[in-house]
This record gives sequence, C-alpha cells and structure tokens, in this order.
Amino acid sequence: MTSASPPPARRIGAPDSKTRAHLVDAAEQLLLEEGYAAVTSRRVGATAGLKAQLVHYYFRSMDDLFIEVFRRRAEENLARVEQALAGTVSLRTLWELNADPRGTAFSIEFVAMAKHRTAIRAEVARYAERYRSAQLRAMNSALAVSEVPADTLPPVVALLLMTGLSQVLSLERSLGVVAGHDETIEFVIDLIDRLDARR
Amino acid sequence: MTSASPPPARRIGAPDSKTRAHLVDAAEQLLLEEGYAAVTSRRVGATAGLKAQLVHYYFRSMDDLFIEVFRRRAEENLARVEQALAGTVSLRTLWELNADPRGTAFSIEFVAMAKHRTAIRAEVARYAERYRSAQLRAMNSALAVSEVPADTLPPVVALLLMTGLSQVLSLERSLGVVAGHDETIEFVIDLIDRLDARR
DNA sequence: GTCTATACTTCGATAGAC
DNA sequence: GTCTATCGAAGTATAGAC
Repeated sequence: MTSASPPPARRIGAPDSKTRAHLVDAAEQLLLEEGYAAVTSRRVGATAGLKAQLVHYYFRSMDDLFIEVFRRRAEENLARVEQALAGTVSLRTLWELNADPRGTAFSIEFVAMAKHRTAIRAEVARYAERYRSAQLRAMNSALAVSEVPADTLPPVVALLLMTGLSQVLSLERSLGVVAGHDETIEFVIDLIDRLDARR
Repeated sequence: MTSASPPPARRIGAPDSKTRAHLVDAAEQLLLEEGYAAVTSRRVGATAGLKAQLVHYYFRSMDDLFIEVFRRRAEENLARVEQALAGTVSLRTLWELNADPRGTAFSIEFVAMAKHRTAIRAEVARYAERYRSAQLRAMNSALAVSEVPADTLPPVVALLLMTGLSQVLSLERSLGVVAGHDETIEFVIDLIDRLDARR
C-alpha cells in the first residue's frame, strides 16, 4: 500500500480520522456531481464544511485524495462482484452488476484522469485487472453451465462485449442520446435469459 | 450555428484568422496529450507560442474554444463516415472506422466534459445523434446484404455492440490492460469477415 | 482588426500556531 | 495530534492601446 508521491517531509493526519473520512465523502460527491476538475482542495473543504487546508493535512497531494476515493469504492465494488461469484452466477446477475449506472459514472471520471496522471493510472489499472479476472471467472462458469461452447462464444469476448455495451449505454444516456437503447436492452436481456434458462 | 454563452459586450476576433486556427490546433494537441484539464488559456497560448490573452480575444470563453475544437474534428469525422457510406459499405469498414484510436481518445475527453458542462453536452449530443444515424444506415445495409435477419441481430444492437467493444478495447489499452484483447479482436474480425463474404 | 497590460479569483501546498 | 495563516503560481476574463 505505497503512497503515490515521493514523500515530502510534512506531517500527515491519522488514516482513521473521522474528519479525513468526511473529506473523502465530499470529494466523492463532487467527483460524481461535477466531474474530477471540480475536485479542488477548496471545494472539497467547502462541501465538507471544513477548512480547505485540512485536505492537505490529511493527504500529501490531490492525487492521493483521488486515489483514496477510488480505492474505497473499488474495494467495495470488487467485494460485491466476488460475493455474487460465491455461488454459480447467472449471466443476468453479471449483466446487472455491469450495468449499474453509478459505477459507470465513476469509471468515466477515473479513466479520463488515468489517461494523463501516472499515479492514478497505476491504481486504476491494478484494480481493472483484478476486476476483469473476477468477472472472467464468473463468465467462464456461467457460459459453461449454459453449455455455450468456447469456440461459439469465448468467455473473454462475451465479457468485453457485455462491458462495452453497458458502458456505451450508460454514457449515451448521460448525454441524452437514447435512440435504440430500449430495443437493445430488451434484445440482450432476452438472449441472456434464454441462455440462463438452459442451466 | 449559435454561440455557447449569452453574448457579453466584448470584441471577438475574425473567425477565419490564422492565429485563431493556431490556437485551436494547440488546444486540440493539449487535449489529446494531457486531457481537458490541461487546456487552459495560459497553456494553450504557450503551446501555440502566443500570448494567453489571445485565447480570450478569439473565444468568448474556454467552453467556446472547446466547442470549436470539437466541431472541427466532429465534422471531419462525420464526413469520413458519410463518404465511406457512399457505396455499399462492408462490416469490416464499419468496424475500422469505429476502432480508430485517435477518435476514441477524443471521445473520452469530450464525454467526460459533456457530463458536467451544458454547452458542451448540447454540442456533443447533437453530433452523437447525427453520427449514430449515419452509422445505423450503414449497418442496416451491410447486414441486409449479408442476409442477417433483423430478428437474429437487429442493426441497432449490432451497432451498439460494435461501438461499445471498440471503446472498451481502446480505453483499456490506454490503461495498459490488454488481457484477452487479441483473442477478442481476432474473433470479431473473423466473424465480420465471414458475414462480409456472404455478400 | 489585432493584441497587451492588468485585475481579480482560485489553485495546491507548507510552516508553524495551538 | 489537529488545524490555520499565508505564499507563490496559475486560472479566466476585460478594458483599452496599437
């Protein structure tokens, strides 16, 4: 659990501080409502009802704050997927985990940041691999149970198609572009349910 | 072609100025290389080798600059798709137009911005609909030629799957997460080519 | 028509007070 | 251990000189 920036000699607040948690909450809220560019120390402070300088007391840099926001949700999300994976998971469940709009909004912000900020990219990439691997295990078993042969539809392909589709849908919806969405969702869910019924 | 902001009483430079075009170039370069947060008047000026204040002479606001950057590329892109559409287009061509990594990088930035900035959202949404419609016409004809019945794979569904997949692939690649990519691309291209061969 | 001098705001970060 | 006073750099935008 190494830190993002090479350590400058400065005192940093306790990791379990309640104030610190409030700051992370405020940062997350701002991130989702106004995008990463709105997450400045001053605005985070104001949103949390605290002084802006506290952000720099609890976090070495803004990147460190972002990473904390990311980690908190990523771990929670990963836990959810791994829990759903405990039994034999259905394609339907897998689809619904992916389609969660809250998750996609979060993704957009962090992917946009990750493209240009090394510390954040490392964190996002690490999580993406773990997430992918968990999902792939689930997809493997789901397709096997429904007796879909791997040369008809390899699990990785199914997973990437699924992920891509739910991202595009969510992303377009956020723009107000929804032509064809209902038809597509209906088609996909219908297909998924037919496969799930084979088990 | 209305402007984004309600007009403040200030003089704005000629739209066909060469200096103005240089600023747009610089903004685009910065956007792609460092993300939208790096596109500030000062940095755009420095990149173009010009005074930062010129940005505000040629553009009412930074949003107006972003919209200009967007429009220039969007129109060019749309023209490319519509041109490819002139004859009967193959699925392969459609795939390749979508998979262009330069386009996806551009998309990420503008979609991230559009989520939180109304003027930009309006512009992006308008373009997205035109683009979608052009692509859909192409997909319709391509699938019809290959005799894929609409109840097996509706064109909208095919299009959204294709778009989603190419976006996810490009996005993950930018993070350095490429597990399963080659296999997926091979599978999809193979499928596409088999369908194209039926024509 | 084109550009610059300048104003004012907000940024991240630190040193040091409690 | 916790918080605040303060700094220098960078942000957008305008009014007015050429």
